[in-house]
Amino acid sequence: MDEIAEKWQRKWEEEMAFEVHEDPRKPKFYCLEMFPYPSGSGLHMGHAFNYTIGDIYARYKRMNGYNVLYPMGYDSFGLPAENAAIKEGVHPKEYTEKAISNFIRQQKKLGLSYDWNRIIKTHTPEYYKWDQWIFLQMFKKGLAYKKKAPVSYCPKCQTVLANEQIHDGKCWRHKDTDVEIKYLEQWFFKITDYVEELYNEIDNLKEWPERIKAMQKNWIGKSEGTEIQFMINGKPWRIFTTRPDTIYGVTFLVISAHHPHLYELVTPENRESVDRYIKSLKTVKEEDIETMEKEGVFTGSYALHPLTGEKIPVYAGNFVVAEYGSGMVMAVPAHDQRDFEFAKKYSIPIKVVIQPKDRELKAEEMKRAYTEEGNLVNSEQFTGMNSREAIGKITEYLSKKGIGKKAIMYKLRDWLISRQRYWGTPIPIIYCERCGTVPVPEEDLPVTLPERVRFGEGNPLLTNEEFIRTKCPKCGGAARRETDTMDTFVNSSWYFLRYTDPNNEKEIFSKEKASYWTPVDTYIGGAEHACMHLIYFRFYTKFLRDIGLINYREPVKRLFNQGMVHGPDGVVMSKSRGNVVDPLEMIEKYNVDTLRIYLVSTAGPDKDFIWSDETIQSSYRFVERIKLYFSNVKIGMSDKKTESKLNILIREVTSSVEEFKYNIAVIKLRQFFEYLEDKEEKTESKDVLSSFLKLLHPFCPHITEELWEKIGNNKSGKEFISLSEWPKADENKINLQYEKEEQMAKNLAADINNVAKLIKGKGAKIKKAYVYCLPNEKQGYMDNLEMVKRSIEMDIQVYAVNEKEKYDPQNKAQKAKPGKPAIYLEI
RNA sequence: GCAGGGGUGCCCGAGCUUGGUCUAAAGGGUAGGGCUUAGGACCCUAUGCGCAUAGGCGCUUCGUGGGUUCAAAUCCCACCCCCUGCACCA
Repeated sequence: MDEIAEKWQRKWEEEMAFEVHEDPRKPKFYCLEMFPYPSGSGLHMGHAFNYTIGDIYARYKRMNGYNVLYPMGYDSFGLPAENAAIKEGVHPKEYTEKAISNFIRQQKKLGLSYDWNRIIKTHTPEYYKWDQWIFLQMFKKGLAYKKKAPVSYCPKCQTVLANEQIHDGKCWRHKDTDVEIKYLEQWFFKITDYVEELYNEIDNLKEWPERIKAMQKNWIGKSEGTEIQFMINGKPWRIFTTRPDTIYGVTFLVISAHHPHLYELVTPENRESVDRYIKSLKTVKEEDIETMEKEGVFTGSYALHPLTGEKIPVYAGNFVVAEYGSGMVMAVPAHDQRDFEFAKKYSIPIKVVIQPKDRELKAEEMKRAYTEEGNLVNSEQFTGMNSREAIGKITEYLSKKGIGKKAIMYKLRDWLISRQRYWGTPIPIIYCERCGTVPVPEEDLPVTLPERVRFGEGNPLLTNEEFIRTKCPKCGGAARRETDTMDTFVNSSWYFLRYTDPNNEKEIFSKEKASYWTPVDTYIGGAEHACMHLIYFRFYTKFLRDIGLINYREPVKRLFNQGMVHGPDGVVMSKSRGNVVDPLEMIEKYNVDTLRIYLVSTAGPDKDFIWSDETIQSSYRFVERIKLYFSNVKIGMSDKKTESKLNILIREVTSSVEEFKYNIAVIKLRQFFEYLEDKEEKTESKDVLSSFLKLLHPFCPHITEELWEKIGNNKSGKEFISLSEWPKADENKINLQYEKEEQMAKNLAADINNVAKLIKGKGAKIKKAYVYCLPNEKQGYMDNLEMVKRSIEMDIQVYAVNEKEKYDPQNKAQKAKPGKPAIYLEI
């Protein structure tokens, strides 16, 4: 057992060392890690890495005079708890609470400096009450709404999913399970009301990783183009295109085979073939999308070309996405590869309307679509115009005629939050036969999740009649409660605000407290949340701003993505692969400080790294050597050189930590420590030793606390190094001459070794080295003589060239040059 | 296909913003030596190639090929490869 760690973890807790309160006199700093889902299997190395990175930063900022809010909580609603209930018969609540206490116990062992008084657990009514409250605010504004829509359903989860939770047509939790499309009435949040701001603001997130920003932009998927009306059977149908310049090349239209209004276009004589085609789609769907051929079927209807009035066949096709744009496209086979393939397959005419500058396209000779720019041909009055220019001109022309307009299209769709599962926040809605859909009045919140339910097939909430049966808040008549619960991403969309006032029973949080602490200054977590949590999080922030609770636009100033921890075999750690290293075991085997410093030693914390059993031992030895050193060192005076080196170190460690270059900081700390260790004189000033410990403290909080006390800094027992002031570099104490001399001494040692090698090659044995340097350099060499001696492993005598009494049998002294002393090795 | 990030010595991994002091930090591994009864730990040296009986010299390295410059791992251009995310988005 590690007594030192236990001792200090206990003391920090007893003295409530990391408890914080609003203090207008101090600058605040909000350091946040993505809170975990408390899984039953406990903390893994990825967690340990994540929290170590954050804790180092929190401790560093605290020592720099910031009032640091550094909280922890648990995203404790979610499917795994419910699945465990089905499998093992444990109630999700019991399962979750056990997992949370296990998490807390393990996190405390890591020496994390959280303010444990601010814990939040999203499965408690005290917390989810406010999820429901936000829902009601959204409902009031029309941002929470119910609609019947084609939604994706995972048969394994037995619930519908948000778009963000579907990857490659599979469930995010079940990579082997295709999602099914069902038409259901579901609750949505109207995130699309904020789509423009969500997109545009990405560029203002200066301290977010490019990768995340790119992923979000990609996900939101803005594209600018033109909306054009086509008349079909006397009714207008809209299509969206980014290439209105190719409009004269349209030879057919394609409507998505999944389009809800497809059958309005299907003529009776084509009905059977369309039906057959739609049915066949399901079997195709299981195959790989990449290899899927462009296919379709004629609907029987014709559209009129809006400019030429030509008759254009309308097809239903598998390559048009129903949910994007209007679910229908104009097809220009000559200038779009997909349309080209489709046209070839069904022998639809290809009409070239854009000619490249350097050659001439002939429709019948084309092997693939020409998608670059060029000059328009066969395009009435636009013929001859450059295609880029034509995009604007044709759009203008269409909008003058009232059959088209500029349009911006986004891929982002409304957030489907309904889940047909138990372990989540109940949606505060009541259905009354007479009054319809009625929101639960705010004063009746929370709608508590009943504990007595049966798990098995379907939504467990349906098994508790007491919960379902209720009175209509409007008319008092019999009514039923909504039994869907909310997506757990709802809970994590605003938790950073609740930490500022976690126990408030009257309101979601105090505006004053929230405005003191938020927004979050640094948010640390993995990149897997780029398109889910981090978008919802931003959306909520904007909504809460709009209802006047906060006054900023973005929740997080600086986002930091940590790398992935790979097992010793080089593959990402995973239980199924069996290459996990358990952080708790490592703490037992070595100690916490070793684990912490090791985790940030190998590479920058934003990089993936491979766990190495050898390297952690080197960290262990480092920690042990520090303890040993401090048990021998005497307190007294330090020399100027040491002070110079210390101040350089302060400068370097400070900037490295600030920039999250922890690995560099560790290297510098090690180099300085090795210098201390190698010194003959084992006496240092308390100031030097204290400063060194402070710089090391964020990495190794326990031993530094212990040694800090040992050298007499914590007499009252409450003056923790954790709460001490970060050292400031005193530029006046830095003298680079020392570094220069050290370098010269190193060069000298290398020279002597080189000469010795040549002589030894001849078989000679060297008795002693004589060195003749310029008089002004002698002191520098003398000061570093021990180091030189050690690396050349022979006795050495240094003379200044002008010394009369020197031993110089071969008259080498005359060869001495500045920075390059003469050498005589005696055989 | 689109977007973002990368390619550095045996491995891992800094450096590239602000070109030179870079054959290129730190760690690991390997080899040789010291210490030791032995092992471990610890300490020293070496670790691109070649030559050299006095600290020297030459050649070759930072994905590939060009360019800018007195000077490039670092700046510019083109290309190749790898990773990640999205993807039939019109």
